Order: sequence, then C-alpha cells, then structure tokens
Amino acid sequence: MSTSTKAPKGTKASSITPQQEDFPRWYQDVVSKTELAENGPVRGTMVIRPYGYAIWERIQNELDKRIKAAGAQNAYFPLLIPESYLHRESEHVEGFSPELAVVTHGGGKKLEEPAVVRPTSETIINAYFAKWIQSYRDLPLLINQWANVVRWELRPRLFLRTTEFLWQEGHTAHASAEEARDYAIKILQTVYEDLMVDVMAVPVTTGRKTAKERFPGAEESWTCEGMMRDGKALQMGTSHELGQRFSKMFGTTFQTSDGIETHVWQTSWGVSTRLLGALIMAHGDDDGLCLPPKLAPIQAVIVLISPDSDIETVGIQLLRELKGKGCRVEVDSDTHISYGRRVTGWEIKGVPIRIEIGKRELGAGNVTIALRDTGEKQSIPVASASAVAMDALSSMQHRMFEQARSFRDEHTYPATTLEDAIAKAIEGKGFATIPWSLVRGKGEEELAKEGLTVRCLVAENGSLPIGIDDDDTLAVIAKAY
RNA sequence: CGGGAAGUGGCGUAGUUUGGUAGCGCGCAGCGUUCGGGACGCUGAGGUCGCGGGUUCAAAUCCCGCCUUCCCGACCA
Repeated sequence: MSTSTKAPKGTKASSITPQQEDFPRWYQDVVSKTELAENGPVRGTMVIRPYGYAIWERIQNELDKRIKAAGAQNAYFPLLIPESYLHRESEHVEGFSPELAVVTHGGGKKLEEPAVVRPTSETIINAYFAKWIQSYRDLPLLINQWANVVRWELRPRLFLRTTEFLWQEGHTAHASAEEARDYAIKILQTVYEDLMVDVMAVPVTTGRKTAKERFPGAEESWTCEGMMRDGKALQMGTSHELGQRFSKMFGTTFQTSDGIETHVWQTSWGVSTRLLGALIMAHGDDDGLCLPPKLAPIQAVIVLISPDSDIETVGIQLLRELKGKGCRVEVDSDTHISYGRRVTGWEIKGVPIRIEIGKRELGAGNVTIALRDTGEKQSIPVASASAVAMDALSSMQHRMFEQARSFRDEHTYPATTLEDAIAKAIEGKGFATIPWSLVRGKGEEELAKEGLTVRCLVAENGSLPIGIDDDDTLAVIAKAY
C-alpha cells in the first residue's frame, strides 16, 4: 500500500495567519504550506508544484471539454513574436508595451528585429488567420491555444499576478459583428461562467467592462468577477469583441457569398492560472485550503490510525470500493507519523473527505467520516462508508457554492449615490451596486481615488447589458486584485 | 519605480550596537517506545552568514555598491 501524495510535513496549522488578522499573509501561508507553488528565481516567476499543477490540470480538462463543445479547436502558435506585430494596433501596443519582455539577442548576436515574448497572441494569430481565411466558407474560424505568456509585473503575487503564467487563449474570426458578439458571450457563459459555478463552486458576477477597464484593442470586454473572502473582487475570466481592429491591421479578409471583400470580425478570450488564486481565496479558511470535490486531486483520504492488519484490510477494501465508484481516493498509511499531524496536513491541503479507520471503532464495525468544509465528523458502518462518502462529495460541492453565494450576497450593497457606494464598498468590504448613470463620466476617477473600480456593468435583472448606456444598467463597484 | 522593513543549515530565528573558531527550535536521517487531534527518548547529517568590493592581524558583525523578499503606494486584462 503506498501513497503518491503525502500530508505535508514540517507544517503547523497554527502557523497559518488567521484571515481576519492579515488576509494577504493568510494567502501566502496557504499557498506555501499546501505546497501549491512557490516563487521562481526571477522576480515574478512561479514554480507550480505537483499538488497545484494537479488542480490546474483538472481545471484544464473541464475547460477544454467546454471549449471544444463550443466548437473551437486547439492549435499552437510561437512564444516569440516579431516586435513590429505588436505595433500594428495602437491601443494594443500602448496597453502592453510597459509589460513586455523583449528578446534582443539570439545565437550570440544582436537580432535584426527584436522578438517579444508573447503577452497574448492576437497579433501573431492574425498574421496566420490572414493567410488561412479566403472565403466566407472558411468562417467561423475558432481556435484555442494552451500556452504560457509573459507580462512583466511590478507587484507579483503567486497565481494572482505573476510575470509568467499559464492560460488558454481563444481567438476566433467571424463573418459578422453579431456573430462575433454572440460567440464572445457564448464563451463567457457556457464555458467560463459554467466552469466557475458548476466546477469551482464560485458564484460570479458576469457583465460588461467599462471603456476604462477594457482589454487594449478590444471594442467590448465581458467579464466574470468573483468575490474573495476578504470582499475584494477578482477578475476570473474575460471575453472580448475585437471588432475589425486587428483584421484591418493584418489584412484578415474574406469574400462574402456576394463576392465582396470584407474584414473579419473577431473575438478573443482567456482564463489563467489565476483561477487557482480564486479557488484558494473563495473557499479557504483558517485551517487552510478547502477544495470543491469536482476539482480536488484527492477527493477522499483513508487514514489508517495505527499499524494493524485489520485496519489495513478495511482500508484496502474501502479504497477498492471508492475507486470502483470513480472516487479519487488515497490511503494514508504513514502510521509512523502521529495521527494529529496527518489529519491536520490533509485539512490544510483541502481534501474534501477523510475516512478514519481505528481499532476501537472498527470493533463495532464502524469508521469515521469527516467533512472538510463543515468540520463535521460522523461514525458510520464500514458497509455503508463508500456510499456515504460519495453522497457527501456531491452535497459538499453544492454546499460550498451556496456558502460562497450567501457570502457574496451578504457583502453586496445596493447604493443610491456615488458617495454612498464608495462608503458601502469600503466599510462593508464587498460589492456596491449603483445605477451606471450616476458613475458615467467622472465617477470612475472618483472611485479610483478610493482604490475602487467598476468591476463590471450588469442589467438590473442580472442579465448582460447589451446596450451601451441603458437606463437599467448597474455598475458593480469594488476593490479588486 | 517611490516610501518602509528584512536577508544567518529546508523553515523560523539568536548573535551585529561593543569585530576574535556560528548557536537554538522545528524539520530531516537511523534506532526504539508510542499511535482516535501536531507524542517521546537516544544517535546523526546539514551553513562560502544574499552577492561583489573595501577597511583590518582578524568581518555574520564596520564602510560602499548590487540583488532578492515582504508591506504601503503608483502601475496593471
């Protein structure tokens, strides 16, 4: 019997700073003590450790399924982009210039044209879309790539803002503006929002970015914003309508069925390893990480309390049963480490369910099942343990979402004036909502003075605001990561 | 990039003011006793004191430069 993942050693839960005391410190403590990631040697870079990467792989799988269901295909474009490509779209280059890493030398010689390490791939992908697209019959062209990108960050934070990060970036070309918009929104809702709600158990506020907060080079940006447990907003995913800006600069054209040469309408969309930060901050507590069952690399751990052949036998039996039911489960047979240390280790790591097998209880045919999110423990018969555990996983997934949703709702405050919104967002530590008409114009500058931003615009009924300045449009205001 | 704090075995730290052979706790390795919430005993391994220069008979300690990390700010999809 062996375990590929062990409870972290050399850690003490008591050394996790409580959230109330210092939330940023709590975050760092959790990231390091759960062995998710650590800093790389170059400022802002990140080493993603196996446990963190396992979660990312699960996110990737879930996303990839949804992206393909939305019709896009995976491809791969180069890391290095000719510097001149970036300059073709003025807002795009303005937006990204400050954070570019530029390669000036190669093979020991100075390069004739410097190459930038991609901060995003709109430009290089358009260079190829322009070659591939001839006719309306080639459209829509729906491409996704899984890649790393580099944006030189002044103030890096593991997962939340790192100089190099992993993501997927989708790039599409369409025959009309309407089709492009529909597709950008389809991705936002059926891929991103669905992943966040259904898999990550994080409620998100889905809406439109203001002009100030838009992606450089986009005509519209759409976003999913989550609320972290300190009340701050985290932009978890964005989807952009690029209009014809890039296609005009790169000559990406097609002939309509009428034989008219037209520039394509485009979208781009992405989510990144930042989602791990969201997961940590939306669900974590003072005992460490708390993973939703659908994403947990280990959904259940069977803890053998002491070295004993009866205990081992039952452990193996439960392992087989749970595996047979599709559970990602492991046995912790490290009985040379004390019980308390192991249990605390699994709690820090956020493993949803712990099944403990001990001599005393086993005498009565029982084992203990413990739930990470509520801390609840229950003694149950061995015979029903695997069924109870499977039920518990599914109810925990829902409970975690509901818990996060009530937290968000309790920290969301309708406001009637800009001053009111500023006061409520700051004092209540959360989101303030206010009619957009009261912010529009100079309001965003006023908010910036207080460290607040308009996270997104939503329609009063919670749907997406399609019209630019509809009367029923609400601004969601908060501090953000 | 501005303002503040800090870099000493894997982690946390003492020593720096007053230069003189680098210490402690945790962790790690081995053996044994334990085993239902971070247990204990014995033995042991592990450090160019962030990097580079300078002063000195002698530098973790004093001087100069640089790098990195953390907090606040600015910046940021």
